[in-house]
Amino acid sequence: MFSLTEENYLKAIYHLSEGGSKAVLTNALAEAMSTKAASVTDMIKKLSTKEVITYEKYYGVNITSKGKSEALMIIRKHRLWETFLVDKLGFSWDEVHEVAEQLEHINSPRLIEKLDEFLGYPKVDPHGDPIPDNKGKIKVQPLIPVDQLQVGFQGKIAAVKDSDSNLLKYLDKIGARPGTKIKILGKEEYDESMEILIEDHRVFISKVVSQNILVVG
Amino acid sequence: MFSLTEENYLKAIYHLSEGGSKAVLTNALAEAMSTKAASVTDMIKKLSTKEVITYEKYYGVNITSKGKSEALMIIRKHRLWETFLVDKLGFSWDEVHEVAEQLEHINSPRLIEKLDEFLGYPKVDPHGDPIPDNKGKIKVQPLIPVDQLQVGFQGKIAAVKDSDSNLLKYLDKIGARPGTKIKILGKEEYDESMEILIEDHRVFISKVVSQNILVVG
DNA sequence: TTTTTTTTTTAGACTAATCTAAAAATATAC
DNA sequence: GTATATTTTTAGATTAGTCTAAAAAAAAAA
Repeated sequence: MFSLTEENYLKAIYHLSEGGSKAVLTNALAEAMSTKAASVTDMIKKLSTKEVITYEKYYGVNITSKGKSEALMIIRKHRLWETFLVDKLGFSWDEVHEVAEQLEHINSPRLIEKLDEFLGYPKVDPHGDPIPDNKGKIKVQPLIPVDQLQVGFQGKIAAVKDSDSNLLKYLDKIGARPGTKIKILGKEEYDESMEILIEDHRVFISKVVSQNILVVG
Repeated sequence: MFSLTEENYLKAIYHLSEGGSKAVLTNALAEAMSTKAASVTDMIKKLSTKEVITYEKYYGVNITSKGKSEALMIIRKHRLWETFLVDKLGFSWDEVHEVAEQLEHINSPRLIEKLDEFLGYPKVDPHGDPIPDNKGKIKVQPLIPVDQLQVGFQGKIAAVKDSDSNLLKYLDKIGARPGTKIKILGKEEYDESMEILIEDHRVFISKVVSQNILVVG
């Protein structure tokens, strides 16, 4: 149905149109795909004939509902495989992304259903990101980054941003995993660093780090 | 290192050169790859510059030791994934081939080591085929097809040929799985069908079926 | 041994995905 | 509101893998 490349474009378009209600621009997509604008133009023409996006020249692309459910199925596969790698094979969460990027393109609906069952129908992946169900339904919780919390806040870590492997290594070291308790002890005006309690462990984190830890809003 | 297509050619060349010590001919490879001889000629030129095969015009190809270990790694992955699908996800053995054909191309040495460990370092896959170890070593047992056995023979099924999904379904139905006991009760001269005992169950099998069940020689 | 058949290779063309360079459209600045 | 800068698209080329049709080599038959 869709080539590996088409699937990757679709996923990128989906992620870029998350949140923002605007059309995705050619250059933004080129950046996300580490390719050139000319290549993007070619591909979005192809994808729009397949009706997963709508495309107006010079104005960017919008994902259709067909495209959205296609993208969500790829994301479902990605997150189920990440869960498998961590929960069953003992990978650490900073190692799983690249492998899941490959595994998400395996085409077998039966495999994914069986895998989901084997994992006990997990709701979130190891980074706290929600796993779409087999109908493509995803539970979007409004999440707040820790840097926006008030001193005194108490709650649980819901998710962490999984963009950077080194960040994940660090978060793992200080114990900042989804599900662990967190309390804001103090905030330094000067550099916006924070003192927080993770489970029962006091740590100081910089602003960048605090922006990448998320709690339920 | 190797493209998906290159890996599939390499695997086919490996299998075609198993047993026979002769060079693999262009047409045989074209047949195995469901492609045309002209395409094969192009690809074997490419593979020989990569030094996984040697190629002499009009005389066919021979796999090099580099090519052999490359092929064995793909086979290792294929058979470990098949074992995973059957043992962990509850697939039946006639359903796993196509999915494993995809999974065998996932490139992550760490994943395969972890998977091997998770499965308890299995020696054979669900069809009884040996799984190469992480050094590419494979235990080749001389196997004899049941149609060549004498009446009165007793032993265990070591493997079954996994080429055809319908055959596998049938073998599963009569209980002919690797590890089960087998005894030859009789042989019909006319059509070479056989009466055999599987575990403690009497069944009649045709010649074709008897050629696809293997015991240790 | 010469002829015929079969197999294999070459030549040239096609598709998917990419690129560079140039042209066209849109956005920004003065 | 015209000029400049930026973004996007088009044009044409490239690589991997495939194809058909024709040429060349090897094998089989007469």
